[in-house]
Amino acid sequence: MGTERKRKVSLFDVVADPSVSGKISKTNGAMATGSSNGKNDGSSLVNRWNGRPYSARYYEILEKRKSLPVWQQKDEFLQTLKKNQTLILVGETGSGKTTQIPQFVLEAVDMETPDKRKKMMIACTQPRRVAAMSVSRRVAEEMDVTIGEEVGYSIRFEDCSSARTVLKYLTDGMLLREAMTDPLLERYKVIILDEAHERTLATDVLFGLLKEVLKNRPDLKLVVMSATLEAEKFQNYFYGAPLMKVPGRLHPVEVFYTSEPERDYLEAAIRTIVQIHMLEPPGDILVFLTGEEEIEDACRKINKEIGNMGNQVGPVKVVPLYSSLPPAMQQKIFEPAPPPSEEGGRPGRKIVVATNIAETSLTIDGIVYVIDPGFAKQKVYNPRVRVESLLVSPISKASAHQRAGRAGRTQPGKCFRLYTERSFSNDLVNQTYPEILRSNLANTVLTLKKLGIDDLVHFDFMDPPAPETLMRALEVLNYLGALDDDGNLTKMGEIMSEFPLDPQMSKMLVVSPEFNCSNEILSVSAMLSVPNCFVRPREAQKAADEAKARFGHIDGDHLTLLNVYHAYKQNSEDPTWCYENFINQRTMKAADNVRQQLVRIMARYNLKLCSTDFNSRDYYVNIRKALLAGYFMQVAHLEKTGHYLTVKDNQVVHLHPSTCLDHKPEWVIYNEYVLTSRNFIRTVTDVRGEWLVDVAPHYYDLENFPQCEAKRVLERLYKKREREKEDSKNRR
DNA sequence: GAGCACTGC
Repeated sequence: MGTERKRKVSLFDVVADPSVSGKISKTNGAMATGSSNGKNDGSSLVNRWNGRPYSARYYEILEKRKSLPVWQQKDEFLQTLKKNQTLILVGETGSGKTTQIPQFVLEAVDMETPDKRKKMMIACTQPRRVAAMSVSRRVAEEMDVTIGEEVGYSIRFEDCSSARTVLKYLTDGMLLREAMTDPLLERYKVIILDEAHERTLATDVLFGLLKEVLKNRPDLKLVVMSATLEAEKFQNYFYGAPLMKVPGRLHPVEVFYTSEPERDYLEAAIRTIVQIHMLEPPGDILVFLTGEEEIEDACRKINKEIGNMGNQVGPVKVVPLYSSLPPAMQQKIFEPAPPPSEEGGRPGRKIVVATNIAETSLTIDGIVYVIDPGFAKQKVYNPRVRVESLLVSPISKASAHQRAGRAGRTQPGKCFRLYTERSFSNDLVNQTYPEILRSNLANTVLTLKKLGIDDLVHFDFMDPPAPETLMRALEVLNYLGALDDDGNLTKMGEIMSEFPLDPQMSKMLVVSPEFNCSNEILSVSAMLSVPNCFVRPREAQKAADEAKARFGHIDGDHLTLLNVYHAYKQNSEDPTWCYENFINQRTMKAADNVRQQLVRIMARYNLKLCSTDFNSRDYYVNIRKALLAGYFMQVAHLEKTGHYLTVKDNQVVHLHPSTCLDHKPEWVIYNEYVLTSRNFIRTVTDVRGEWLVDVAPHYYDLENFPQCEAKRVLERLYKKREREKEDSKNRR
C-alpha cells in the first residue's frame, strides 16, 4: 500500500501567513505618511495619470495591495533602484511582485522626470501572452485607468497600447521583436524582465542584449525578477547587481516520498489517488502526467477504479487538462468538486489530471493534494542530426518544488512524490536546462545577426550553447542565403528575419513569387505554423479518417493542408462545415490569423502575391518547387532496400502513419522529424530529383556529398542535365 | 500504423 510506505520527511519552506500580514499592516501605516512617496499612495484625490478623481474601488484595492509582501520593502526597493542600474529581485508566488513592482518603478520614474513631454515608458516582460494580458488588466484596475491607455499590453496579433501608455506588459518575444527596429530600446526608461527563472529562449537572448544596451545607455535601468532558485547566478552574470528578496505567501506543504522506486508511475499515481480519496480529509487532487494520451487513459482508469468502489467512497469529478484541449473543456478545472451522492454521505472530490501546463501557466485554487511522478515531456536537441524531439524525462528539483507549491495556495497541503528522497537529491538536476541549450538555434542566430551581434562566439550568453549548435545554425543560414560566407547578414537574411517563422519557411516565402505561387505558399506556411487541424475523436476514428482522406492530395501532405485551407475558405469558414469534416475550427482561425500577419510582412517588402492558373499543369509543380526552395535540407531518398535515408545525414526514417501518401516516392521533402517509437518524418511531399539540382545546386553539390545511393542517383541526374544541354546546343 | 510537453514572434 503506497501511502504506508511513504515517509513524511520535511516541511515545505513557507512563510507563515498571519505573522507576515500582521507586520505588513503595521509598516504600511507608517509608510503611507512617513515615506517621501507618501503623497502618491492615494492620499491625493485626483488620479495624476488621467486627472480624474479616484473611484471608491481604487481605495478598496489599495488597501489589499498594501497587505502584499512587496509593500513592506517598497522604500528599500526604490532606494536600491535609484542607486543602481541593475537590480535582481527574487520573490516566490504570492509576493505581489508582478503587479506592484512595475507600479513602484513608475512612481519613481515619474518623480524623477518632471518634464512630462519626455517619453518615459516602462516595460515588463512575461513569458506567456495570457499573463501579459491579465496582469496588465489587473494593474490598470489598480491604477484606476483604462486598459490600453496609461497601462497596456502588447502581444503577437494584439497591441493594446497607445501614445499615452507609460507602463506596458509584453511577452519577452515581443520585446525582442521591438529590439530589432529599436536596438537601444530607446522608448524605455526601465525594463523589467519577469519570470526570469523560466529561462525562455527570448529571455536568455534579452539578457545578453540588455547587458550590451545598458553599457550604451546609462539612463536605462533593468530589474530582473525571478523565483528564488539561481538568484546568485543572475547576480554574478549582471556584474554583482544588488539582490533583494521578497517573501512569498504560501501555506505549508508536507512532502512525502516513496521508500522504494516505483516501477510504473502511472499505476502508482492511480493507487495514490485512490488512497487519498479513501483516507484523507476533503480537498482536491492535482496529478502531473506527461501527455494527452496518458492523461485520457489515466482519467478512464481512475473513473473505473473509484466507480468500482461504489458508495464506500465519495463521488469524484475527474478532469483532464492539457493545452490542446478546447478552452471550454479547460474551464472545467475551475468547477467545484461534486456534492456527496446522498445527504450526509461522504464528500466529493475533484481530481485534475494535467500536463506541465498546471505547473506554470494555469493555477487552480482549492488544490490540497499534489501527486508528482517526477516526469515531463521535454524538448531535446541533437545538433549532429539537427533534430529536435520530445522525450519523457525526469523533472528538475525546481520543477518538483513548483509542483509541490500548487498544493498550498489556499490552505496547508500535501505533496506525494512518487520517487525516493534519495532519488530527489541524487538524480534530479537543480534546474531544468535552459531552453537555449535544448533548441535548434537557426532562428535565434538570425535574430541576433539582425540585432547587430556579429561575434556570436563571444556573445555573453548566461549559458553558452554548444559551439556545434551555433555552427550548425550558421551553416543552415548560409545554405539558405541569409548569411554570406563571412557570416554577415545578406539582404535576403534581413528580409527573412522579419518573418516570425523558422528560416526555412521564411526563405520559402521570400522566393515563392519567383515560382508564381506566393498565395499558396502563404496558406501552406500558415497551416504549418498552427497545431494539427485534423480532429480524430476516439468514438469516431473511422469517420474522421475518411473525412481526412477526402482532402488528401496524391503528391503529399503539404498539398493536403492547402486543400483543407481552400475548402475552409470556400465554405465561408463555416463552423458546421468544420465540425462535419473533422476539422478544428479554432486551428483554422489561427492559421488565417497567421496568414494575414505574413501577408502584411510580404507587402512591406514588396513581395508579389501571385498564383499559377489553377488549371495549369504547373500549379502544383510550382508549389512543390517553392517548398523545396526552403526545405532542400529536409529531403529523404527511398533506398533500394525500401526504406528512406535522409539526405547527407543518412538517417533511416519512416513515413509517419498520418501521411496521406499511398505510395513511396523516390524523393520526399518533410516538414518535421519526430522521434517516438521509430524515426518518423511527418508532413511529407513528393518531389523530383531533377528539381533538387535545379533549385538548390549549392547544397546538392556532389563535391561535398557523402558516398551513398542518393549521390549516385544525383550523379546520373547531373549527367542527364549536361547531355540535354549539349543536345540543345547541337540543335541550334 | 502513430499521436501536440509548454511557450513565443
